[in-house]
Amino acid sequence: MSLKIKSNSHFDTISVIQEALLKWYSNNGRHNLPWKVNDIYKIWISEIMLQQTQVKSVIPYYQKFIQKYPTISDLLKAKKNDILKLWSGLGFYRRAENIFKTCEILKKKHNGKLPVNYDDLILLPGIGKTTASAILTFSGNGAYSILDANVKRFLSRLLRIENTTKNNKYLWDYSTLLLPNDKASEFIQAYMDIGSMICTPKKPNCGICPVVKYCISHTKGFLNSNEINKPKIKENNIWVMVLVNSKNQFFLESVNYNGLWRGLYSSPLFKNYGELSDWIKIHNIELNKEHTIWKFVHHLSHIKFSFNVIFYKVKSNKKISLSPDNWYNLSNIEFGMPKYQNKIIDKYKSINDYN
DNA sequence: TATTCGTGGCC
DNA sequence: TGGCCAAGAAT
Repeated sequence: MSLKIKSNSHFDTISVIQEALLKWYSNNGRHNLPWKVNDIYKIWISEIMLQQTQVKSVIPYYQKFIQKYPTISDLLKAKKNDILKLWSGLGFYRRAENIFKTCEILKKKHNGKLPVNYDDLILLPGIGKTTASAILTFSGNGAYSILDANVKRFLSRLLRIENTTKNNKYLWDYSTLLLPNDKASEFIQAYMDIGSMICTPKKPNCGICPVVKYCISHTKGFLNSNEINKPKIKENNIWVMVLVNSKNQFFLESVNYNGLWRGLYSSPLFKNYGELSDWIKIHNIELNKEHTIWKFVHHLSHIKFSFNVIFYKVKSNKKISLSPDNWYNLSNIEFGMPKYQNKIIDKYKSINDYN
């Protein structure tokens, strides 16, 4: 591999950068994050939660999770819905499913414990290269480098190459090359901290960067290469039939929307009004003056949903044919709900003086 | 390899 | 204030 860092001696430069990052981290890094503990189980949970999710958003979810499941053996007894409930609101719910799947695998193949070697760990669902490396390195089980969004941005600027997927292999090799064998745990944390605190996406704070001397972008100018490969945001309509009975119970069912919000529960969803119309006919529901409509917009990273919500109070004397098993009191729900459902419930409460 | 997974912080 | 982006992985 050819090193692009400017120096007469590449290997001297590597050790200088290593020391500069470690010293900066020692003085300025994030040392007090709640998952900075010597417990591979807690590190695992934190690393899954932190995938594509900001530290600030993760902290309360992490704390609630660890409070309910302090050890891996506690978690092994959990049901999938228990985990999804703790996850609801955090997003990317496949991660919660993967934690449950991992528990099943650990019970069958690993004596109820997380493996502490790379080859076994990366086979577990939801654990890729960066997550496996972080779990092992932070828990003191080896020295493996990472390439998360922070490191990608930091290294691509340092080397002045485009921050694109086609450079992933080069950046992975470089990330590994720069990793010191001793203090690897501190170093990968320094990697991420400098990315999130100094080498930020917009207006990087080069004035206090410990390796600004070696940064080719700082000398030759930054590449503006982040415009490529941005998936377009689709716009979709979605219809929701919100049914509430006389006991203030909500009719909820498992979400089935092309895999979106899988495993969570919500009021029945429909792709268009026709599907909703068919559904209410089948269940002998007639819309009349008892219903109200509410529209709101709910953004995902790749879809802009325009929600069309019908609130409908079900009277007990009607011939409506709805399964008696799907009515739930909001106070003791044992599964997770998508964020839009919470918005809908909040709206219902504000309309109906619900308590 | 390009998409598909949620939600909220941040400016 | 609307748009960018986040401790990525699976397919």
